[in-house]
Amino acid sequence: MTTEERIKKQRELIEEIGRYFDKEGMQPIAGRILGLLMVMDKELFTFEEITKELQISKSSASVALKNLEIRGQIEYTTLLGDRKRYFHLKNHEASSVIEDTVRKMNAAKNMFNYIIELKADKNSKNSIFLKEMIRMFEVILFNFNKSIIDYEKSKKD
Amino acid sequence: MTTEERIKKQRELIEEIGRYFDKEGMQPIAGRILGLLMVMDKELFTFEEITKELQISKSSASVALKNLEIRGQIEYTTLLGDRKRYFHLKNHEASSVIEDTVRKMNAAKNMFNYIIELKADKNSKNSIFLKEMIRMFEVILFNFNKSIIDYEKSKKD
DNA sequence: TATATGGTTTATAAAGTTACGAACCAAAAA
DNA sequence: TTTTTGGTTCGTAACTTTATAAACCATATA
Repeated sequence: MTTEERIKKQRELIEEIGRYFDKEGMQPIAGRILGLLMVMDKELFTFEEITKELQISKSSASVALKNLEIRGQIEYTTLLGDRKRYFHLKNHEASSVIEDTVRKMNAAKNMFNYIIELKADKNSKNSIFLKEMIRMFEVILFNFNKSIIDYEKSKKD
Repeated sequence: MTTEERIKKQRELIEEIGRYFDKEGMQPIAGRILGLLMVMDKELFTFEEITKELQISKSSASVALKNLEIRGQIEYTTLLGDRKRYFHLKNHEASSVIEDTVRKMNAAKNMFNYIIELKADKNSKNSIFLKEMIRMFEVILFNFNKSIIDYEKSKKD
């Protein structure tokens, strides 16, 4: 694969990643920015470079960048004597992915428990189904804790 | 708690569940229908009952029910000599929740691998970060498989 | 002090989504 | 055959989201 082919594929991948995050509930431009910051060889982009590369307005870039920052997906570095911000992907701890999933799963579990609590018949079809789901969640949550430990352990190798 | 209090709380919970699924990308009415089918003591609802309970039009109900069916969240039962459909929560296997997550995670993993494949520098900051994420996914996927096995095992008790 | 740089905020246009009523349709009942 | 039941589809209004241009602002530079 020539360098040109590679770079062409990278640009195509930006669009694909954009659509991917779009489906995950992100706004289209934010998804594409994230794609840009992920796939290109260059990994630091200024505000102006982002607007040029993606052909978007300053305001769209400004709004999307703020959203991505709030979500904790990107951050920026500044250089002494340089007013520009250099945006890049946020290198968050991989284990925070698990922690997020755990939080969500606990929220669902609590909701399901409350539904059962309010049921007249604790052995109705839904009650039994929800209890099953809760039990499944508990198995997953237990193994998630193990996942974090396993991951931290494997990190040291 | 009196029965009236309980039922009042159930109705409040329907709205809360509606907002919950709304945030998960579902349309408001679909979320509320799902809430209705989850929390009430009655667990089988006809089309007409749904429109009455939630005070929505027939067309809204029709569209939302079709979407929920396609997503595999609900299904209906029919009775011999009765044209009505009795909608209820779909009692899918709890382990299918994991299988879905596994599918998603594998898609993300493949995307990350492809990004690295297209990088000029396989040891760039992003490459290293993405490799870390991939490794984390692999640990999670391994433990997910264990979760399914553990769950199936505990089911027999 | 005036001007350029690096953005943010505001107002609005364009597009997309949601929900509704009304018209419609197929099957069953009268 | 006509009417009722149990929905679906269509056209549209209301609302929400997205993206823009233009105005604005703070800091740095001339």
